[in-house]
Amino acid sequence: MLDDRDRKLLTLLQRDAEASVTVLAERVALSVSACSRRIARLREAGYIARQVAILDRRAMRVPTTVFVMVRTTRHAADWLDAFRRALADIPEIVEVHRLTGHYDYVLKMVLPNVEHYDTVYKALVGRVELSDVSASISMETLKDDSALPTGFA
Amino acid sequence: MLDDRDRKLLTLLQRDAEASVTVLAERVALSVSACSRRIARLREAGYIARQVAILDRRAMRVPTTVFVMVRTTRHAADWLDAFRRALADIPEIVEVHRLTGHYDYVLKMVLPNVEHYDTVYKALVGRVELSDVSASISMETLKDDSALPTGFA
DNA sequence: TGTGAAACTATTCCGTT
DNA sequence: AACGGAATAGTTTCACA
Repeated sequence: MLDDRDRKLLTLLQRDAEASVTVLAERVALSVSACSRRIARLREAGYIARQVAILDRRAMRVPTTVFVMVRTTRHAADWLDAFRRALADIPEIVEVHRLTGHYDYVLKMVLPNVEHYDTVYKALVGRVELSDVSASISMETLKDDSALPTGFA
Repeated sequence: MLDDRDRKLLTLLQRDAEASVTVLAERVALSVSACSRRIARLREAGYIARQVAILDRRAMRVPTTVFVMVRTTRHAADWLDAFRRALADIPEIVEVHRLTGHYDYVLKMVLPNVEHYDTVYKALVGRVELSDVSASISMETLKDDSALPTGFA
């Protein structure tokens, strides 16, 4: 489906989507028109979902990351609805997954400081019943890629 | 530092950085040139770090997410160097944080399927000594925002 | 800040391999 | 079926009011 040039283009675009088609064309040894067509095709075929601006965490004054592991006793539909609505309403919660294993969910939070965790915690437990909430503060980010591996497509 | 228009612009750009300045200008009730200048300023001042393409997980054939909690007995500099190098070399590992609490690190992996976890696990433990590795598979993604809250800047 | 012209960038068309 | 070159269309930036 994808050849090496496509994969390389995707790798480049995942790093920097502002690069001009002229520069991208050079990097994959292709003419500007052919490169433009390939990018359009990758978008059309659904490989490229969208293009977004990545903001600076420090500049936005939300340098702190906290991971929260959560268990719940209630698994009924109404509980889940309330949970989903709470997640949608709290912008500090940027990522949530339902997991296998001891805990039911992981939440990733992006906060101005560690103290602010309490605010989000209260907002959350005020809306849904939770048991066994365990927060871990990120002391250091060793890797944070928005780029997916391109080797499998 | 930032006014409502800046924050709205950042919110829009975090969702879709391809929107033309003309469209963005309309959404914040500003002329095209003024809007263009504001965006340039936000970039200049370091609020906007970069612009990237977000690829589709299904299309890229890496639909599976696994979170791995890790403990280690070795905390010396040489171990950490080896760990860092391993993380840099394994593209399936997209995010790693050093944590407070029982576990030392969380790793987020992006994989073609659950079975592939074993490959990455072996690649990792083959390079660094780890104790107490606990993998949790994401059964469902309830939220996955690349957007940061804009309310704190 | 807004308007309009100039500069630049990207896309489409078309002939070719 | 895909490429490269040239024309077209669109977008951003600049000078100036």
